Amino acid sequence: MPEAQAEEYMLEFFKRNGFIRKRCKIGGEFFWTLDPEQDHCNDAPCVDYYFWKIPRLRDLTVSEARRKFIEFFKRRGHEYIEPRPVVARWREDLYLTIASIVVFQPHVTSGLVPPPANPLVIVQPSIRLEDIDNVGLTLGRHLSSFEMAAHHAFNYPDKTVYWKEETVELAFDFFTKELGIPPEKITFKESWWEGGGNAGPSFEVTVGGLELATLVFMQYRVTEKGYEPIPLRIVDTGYGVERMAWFSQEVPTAFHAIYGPLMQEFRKALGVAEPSSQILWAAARRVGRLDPEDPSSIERFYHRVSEDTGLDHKEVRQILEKEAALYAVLDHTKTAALMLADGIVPSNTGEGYLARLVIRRALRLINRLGADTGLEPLIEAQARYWAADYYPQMEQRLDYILKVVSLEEKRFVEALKRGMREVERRIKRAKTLSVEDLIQLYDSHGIPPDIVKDIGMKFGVKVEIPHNFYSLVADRHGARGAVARSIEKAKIPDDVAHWAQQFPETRRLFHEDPYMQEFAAKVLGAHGRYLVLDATAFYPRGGGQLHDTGWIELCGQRYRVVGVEKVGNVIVHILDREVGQACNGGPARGAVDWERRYKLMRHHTAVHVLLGAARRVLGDHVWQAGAEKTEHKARLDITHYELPSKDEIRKIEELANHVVVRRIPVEAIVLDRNEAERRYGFRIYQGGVPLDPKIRIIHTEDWEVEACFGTHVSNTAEIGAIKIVNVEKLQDGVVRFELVAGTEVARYAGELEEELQEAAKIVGGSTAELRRRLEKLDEDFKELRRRYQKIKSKLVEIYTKAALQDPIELGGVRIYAVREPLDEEVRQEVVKRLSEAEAGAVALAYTQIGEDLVLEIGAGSEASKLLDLRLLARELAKQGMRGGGRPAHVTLLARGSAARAKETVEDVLKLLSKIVKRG
RNA sequence: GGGCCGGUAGCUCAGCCUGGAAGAGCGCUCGGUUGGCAUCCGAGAGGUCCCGGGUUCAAAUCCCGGCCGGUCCA
Repeated sequence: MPEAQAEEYMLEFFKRNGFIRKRCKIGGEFFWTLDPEQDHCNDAPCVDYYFWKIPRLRDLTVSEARRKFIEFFKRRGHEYIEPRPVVARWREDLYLTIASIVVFQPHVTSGLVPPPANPLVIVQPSIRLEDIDNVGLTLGRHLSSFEMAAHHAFNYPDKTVYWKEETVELAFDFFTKELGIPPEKITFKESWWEGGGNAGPSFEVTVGGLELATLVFMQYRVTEKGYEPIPLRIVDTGYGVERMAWFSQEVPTAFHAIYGPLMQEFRKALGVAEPSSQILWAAARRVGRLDPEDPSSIERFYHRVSEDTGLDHKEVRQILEKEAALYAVLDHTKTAALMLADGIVPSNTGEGYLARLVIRRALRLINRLGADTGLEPLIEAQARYWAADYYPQMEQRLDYILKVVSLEEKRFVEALKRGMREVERRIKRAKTLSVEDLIQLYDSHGIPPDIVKDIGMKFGVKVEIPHNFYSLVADRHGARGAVARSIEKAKIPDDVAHWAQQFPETRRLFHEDPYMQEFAAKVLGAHGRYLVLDATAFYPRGGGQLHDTGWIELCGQRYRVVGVEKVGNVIVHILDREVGQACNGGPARGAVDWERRYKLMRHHTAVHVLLGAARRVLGDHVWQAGAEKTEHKARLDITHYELPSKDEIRKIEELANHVVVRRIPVEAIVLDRNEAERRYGFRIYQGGVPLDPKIRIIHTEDWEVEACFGTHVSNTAEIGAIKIVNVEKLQDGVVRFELVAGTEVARYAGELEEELQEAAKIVGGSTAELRRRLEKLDEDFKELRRRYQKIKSKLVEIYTKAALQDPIELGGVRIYAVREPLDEEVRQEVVKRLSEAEAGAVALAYTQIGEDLVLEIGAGSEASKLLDLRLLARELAKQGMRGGGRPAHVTLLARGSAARAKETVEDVLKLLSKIVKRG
């Protein structure tokens, strides 16, 4: 709590209602309470849980707790806002929605865009995976997905909505009047919150050991100098809906409270019988003090439960570990359903990996429980259960969810199989498995250590898993990676960008009339080759669309436009040469290279049309993952779990062309951001989220609606035609489409034609018979290869036979020398055959290669016992030859010795005889 | 975006560390054995050692670059 001044927490509300400020005797934090006897902060891990002993409204389900919260805050002047998806596609620095405030970052929190309502109430499904290891173990303190209920107020310098006093009072009223908690049981613990570059004081509201809400007052920016007050002060609260349900129901764990009837269903499927309520309640009481970071506290936890119940320590541990696994499966299957329902495609990178992580964890847990069930029925049960509550998308996307789950399950089984073989291989090689093996198996092959342990056991190899295993893995990975989603940056020097900022917003004639080819404007400034006008029809590079080219005339000079960039709202033209300052304030005339621009427009609209077609054929999970439009072709990357089939690609292309034929008008409209989101949803953010309060929407009737800066044709008919020219898997979960549109289709066809003709020319014949020619050539090639093999073996035979007729006796060893075979392979083969034919012989073959002579010498199995050919090579090296090999086979190169082949070979044989004698 | 692992016969892989004559099992073809068989025996076909460059007398093997796949992490 670095900067927290005590005054930050001194509220009139506390004074008025008789709260006392005290200090926790365990943790040392300050807190506010009505109970003069209370000496602890009332929060885990300082106390055991005891919230079920507190009088309160009973038996709230998650759904009822959510509704109560929303209704209460609506009554108290808040407007309800629909939740956003759990994939934070509007954030460049985050994959998942981890809290309700994320919904308003960065455009609202930065002050750029007004909030959709003020004050507002929202219940935002959120996912946090940092503590996924602890899910289950803590009986519900940790969840991978949860609903964050929140009321937010945004206080501008000229308009304060409400601040600390009202926030605390609202929380107090909600807990006492709505949840029926006696006022003296509520503790407001002083705390300090920091995140995303902001900070401020906060209160944690705890009851009976359980933290139910956090009330944050964002009022500082964190800088190097310290905390600076910010003009926009934000009330950022977070109430745990699941915790309220847990708190309210008479059940030992949050999972009982959250999943109700699903719990029994999962117990049956996973084969985990409900333990006695005695042990569960003992665990519930003791779990508040469990600190997952501290292994000894986990042991202490089991120990205490064992004491409380009189059961054996080992048995307690076994039961509770099984329970924890069951709870984690409940949790993970819901989280997976939620992620997939919001359109995440599992992958080995990005948010897709997070989905895979959750799914694989669930599969591993099922595996460890030894349960005989797939993941699909469990996830389907979750989807149906929650669809009826707050997540209709789970039912709507059920087909996709199940398809992906079964695919992921298959992939995981494959990975495990591969991993098993790797484990066996290592065991066979080393007879043991080291910690290093464990790390590599997990990091490179995805086999978790507990599975390695199981496999090891089968082979009688004991495996110790170090307690800090995952941190050992983390150590391997070093520095953290870069930002999640990349942003488009202008391709101009920093000083030019800086210079450009002084100008007012450039009037965008290309938006007012995308068909404008020539225009007149006023020169605002020039900086070397960089030119800023008051208005322009030149489109700047952006939104995946390339910039325009053309010319601009000023001061009687004509310049070529070679680049156009956007700096904020100012458009900078890059010219082919420097402009004199004298032209400032003068008139300018410009003309856009229309051929190029029109191609870009057609390609751009075609990409929108294609995306709509892909979504209709492949499913709702299809999002644009990137796009580029050039003059000659366009590229569209989409999220999808597999390479589309030929049939699917054909359907997409047909559908897209059907849209062309339907002559649908394409309209551009500018809307307030909140209005645009209300009307069309987050679908509009396919190409990223612009940081503007106003959004330009490209609306293609019933087909496609996207926020887009680009220039478009006014009717799909203008696209002319769409041809998909290539489809490939860019990475797991992302598929790239390449397409051409309009006149480029003809050019593309022409290129193909030419290629075919060229190919036909090479093989002889016309394009019509190209295929037959190729088939024939392939056959011919194979036939030739067969004949070569035949001739080769015949040659080998001849050389071998000839050599055998003509042995040289040398120091008790028979030597066969073969001269000048034509071919390297033949030479090798001959040596081999000769040395095999007579085990006691040595064979020598030599080939002339240009000026050089290559000698190959091999010894038969008996002969090789008598001599080491490497000694020969070493001796010959002294005489300027190069080469070496193994005892029974060497290759040598004698540079420039071709002319004296005979003498060289004799020299070698002489040396050989010496070595034989020595051997 | 990064780390790690991998790419050799139709399949699963060995060989790579330490350069030197391309291998095994399964599958396939043919022949034999058998009342029959996922039997047994024998023979055979099957290879761009991912691609490109470098080092070397010599590269599946070493080095560099690329492509593809897997996996872990952001």
